[in-house]
Amino acid sequence: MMCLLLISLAAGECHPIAGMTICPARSIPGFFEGAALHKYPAYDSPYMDVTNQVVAGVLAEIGDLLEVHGENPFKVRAYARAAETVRHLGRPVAGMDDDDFEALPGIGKVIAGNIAEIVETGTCQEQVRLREATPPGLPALLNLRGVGPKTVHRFWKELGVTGIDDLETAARAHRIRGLRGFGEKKEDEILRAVAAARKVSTRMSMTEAERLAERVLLVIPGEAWVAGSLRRGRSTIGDIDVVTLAPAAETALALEGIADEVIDAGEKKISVRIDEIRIDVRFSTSGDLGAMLLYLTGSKGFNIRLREVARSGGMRLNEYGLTDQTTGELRSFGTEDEVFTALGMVLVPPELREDRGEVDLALAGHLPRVVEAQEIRGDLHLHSEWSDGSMSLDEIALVGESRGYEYILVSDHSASLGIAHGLDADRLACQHQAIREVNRTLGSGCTLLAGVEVDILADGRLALPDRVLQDCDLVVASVHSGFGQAEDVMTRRVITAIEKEHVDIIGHPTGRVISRRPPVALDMGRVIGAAAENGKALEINASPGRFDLDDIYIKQAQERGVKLAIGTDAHAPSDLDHIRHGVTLARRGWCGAGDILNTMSLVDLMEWRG
DNA sequence: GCCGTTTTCGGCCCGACTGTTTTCAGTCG
Repeated sequence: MMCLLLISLAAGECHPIAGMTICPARSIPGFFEGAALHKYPAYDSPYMDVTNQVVAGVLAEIGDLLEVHGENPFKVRAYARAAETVRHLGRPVAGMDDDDFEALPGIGKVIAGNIAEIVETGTCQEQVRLREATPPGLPALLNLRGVGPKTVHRFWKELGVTGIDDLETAARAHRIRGLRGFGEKKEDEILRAVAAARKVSTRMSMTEAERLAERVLLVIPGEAWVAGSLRRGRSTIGDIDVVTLAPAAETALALEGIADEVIDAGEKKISVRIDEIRIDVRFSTSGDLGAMLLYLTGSKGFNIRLREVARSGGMRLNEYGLTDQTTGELRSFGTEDEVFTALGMVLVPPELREDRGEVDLALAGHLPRVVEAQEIRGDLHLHSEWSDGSMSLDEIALVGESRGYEYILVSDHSASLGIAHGLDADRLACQHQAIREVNRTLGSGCTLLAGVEVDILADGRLALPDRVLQDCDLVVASVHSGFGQAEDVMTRRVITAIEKEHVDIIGHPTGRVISRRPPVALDMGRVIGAAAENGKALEINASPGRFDLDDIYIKQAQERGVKLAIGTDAHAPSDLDHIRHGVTLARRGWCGAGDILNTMSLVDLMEWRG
């Protein structure tokens, strides 16, 4: 199979999708797990904890409602920013003093008051007032492509449109083109946007996005780099951004050949749609590449922060470079590193560019060093042919050696999970004997660790007895059944497992399977707290179908000193490649090498187990 | 609504592109 090596030479760093393989792309409707969920988490039970997610949801909704009322865009942005701040906060707002809210960036007296109210009651007067003043279907119109707040406001006030059905009716009756500034094309565009919105979400997994990106890179007649959320390593991707040095006209021609639709095409960029996914390609030159990559990679919030930094230094930052506001002189940069240096910052790795405090730390030169792929010494979750995997023990040891690993944890399922041919105590003992034999005779540089992925039963007990678990090199414990338990029951169940003496790692903690199964109801704050108290690790499951934990929780765990164990959950040799996704997730969670169990030497790892 | 070494009011990131326009508003990333 042919491989593309995407090296971000300009940034002097390896691209997160380096080494990805070429596969035929396919349409992936409805991938995003949130597609079926409400946009704003509802506070609908007096027994439910008011989580940061709920508070963030209320603030975000207020922002959207203000927007359709035509409010000051900066006020709208203030609510949106505050929502993001709360969403990514490392500690629960419910446990904070009201004064603490105001100390948070972008949160002043008014929003602090709102947060206090939401923590107390689940809502706030501002949300109630706005909801009463707004047709409930109106904010959803903001999600239609090509439709922004001004347009929604005009549809509502001038056409009486209160929701997506109304809008479609109005468009079909040609009432849209009657509005000043609207014409036939705009009306057609609205109908297409309505049709697109009615389909399931078109966010896709990181791996699907990589395949689509490869298709695009293959046809571009010149050097090209992936930027945007794919380069930042987000678990789900909404669109694909590419920067290229190839000639604009030839690139446009090549893209039109594989695109379903050309959204717009100009001298500086071309946007197309393939399999419902938007692809934006920006044309650049080698001398400008640094600022262009930086601009197209950053999240919106990160870019805004960076431009604020530039302004405070008397400069203006755009995708072409830095302009001195006094002299008007434009400085260009070939690499991202040079732009950061000119702004007085250290380079911020792409995975961190989310406006979560990294800009201030980079300005102070105190940005934490995040883990690198080459620091990983082994894989801590893998299945052999002894349960539901395809690999023999010999094969695992050889694959591990070929990857330069020092160790691999063989963690087959325990017997309670019948469908996975789980091992009972006797068969596990046989397997562990076979593992020791392989280690002794094969001569592989990669040591196999004799472990197990033991089921956490409905009441928190484990599916294998202590005497069996204590003989294991490492024990992963995971929930594989009873996913529908109430939050408190599930939380107690997982914490009970964490407190078991011989459990070392909690596997795929939230149990989500992207697009197929939502995360279990789990109070992750309590789980992280229990892991910290008991010195246990939480898994970063690197399987693309799981990506569990989410980066928010990885960062929370890291902040509380909990070790993270990256496991591919591999069932076949090629699955071991997924370790790079685990590293990306760890980096997005601000983990350094010291936070990751798999960076330890074998000796240190066994010492950690105790 | 937030913020401040330009500090209690005035500014808030910046540019590409489209459609409907005769010079720009709106949307998007």
